[in-house]
Amino acid sequence: MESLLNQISGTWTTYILWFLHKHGSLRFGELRRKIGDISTKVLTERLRMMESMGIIFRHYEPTIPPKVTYGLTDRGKELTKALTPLYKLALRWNASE
Amino acid sequence: MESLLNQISGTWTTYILWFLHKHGSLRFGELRRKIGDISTKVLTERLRMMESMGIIFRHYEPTIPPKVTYGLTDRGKELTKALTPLYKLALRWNASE
DNA sequence: CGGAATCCGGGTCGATACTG
DNA sequence: CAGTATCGACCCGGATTCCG
Repeated sequence: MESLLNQISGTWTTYILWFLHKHGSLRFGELRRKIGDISTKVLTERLRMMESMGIIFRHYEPTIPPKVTYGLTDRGKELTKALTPLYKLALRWNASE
Repeated sequence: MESLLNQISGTWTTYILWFLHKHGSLRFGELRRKIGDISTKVLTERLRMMESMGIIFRHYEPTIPPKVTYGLTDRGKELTKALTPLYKLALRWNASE
């Protein structure tokens, strides 16, 4: 059980999942802009990691400019569902500070 | 919302909370043994961090030998409650591998 | 132009040894 | 028993560069 917990522990992981959950599939650039202060490198890393965990998918179209879309897999949806109470709590706590 | 998520993102944080949730208050050594592979330094760090977040309390008795007990505050109980679905999911996924 | 790879500095993690 | 001290190794994250 350690593993899942540690894996989603990455700084941005839950945050990224949150946006994919909220907005559905997104292109790389959209995701980047929504999140705000994240470098392309870090975002790529996290996305690849989550892809290898099987919680998000990556759809690549080799057009020019290229178009890469990310979204939640079924497994990922399960996960974000389990994370929902946590998101809500986070919102509540941060609001009252 | 970033903050809470990022803070509990620390490698062991959720894991420690899990044990405190499951067993109630625990002494430092007990916690350490239950978790297994964690150094005293890191455990101390995490505990102090969570204490400063107000999600766990630290009860110190200056006997010889000293006795230090950690447990969840109300805020901490709220948090572990929100984490429960995640714990369950983690157990399920790891079991089926 | 969108997206990814490289390189590099700072900070965290963690093993070991030691103290009150 | 419950921590601190110390000190590497490693990882994370940012800037820059590259590719289609």
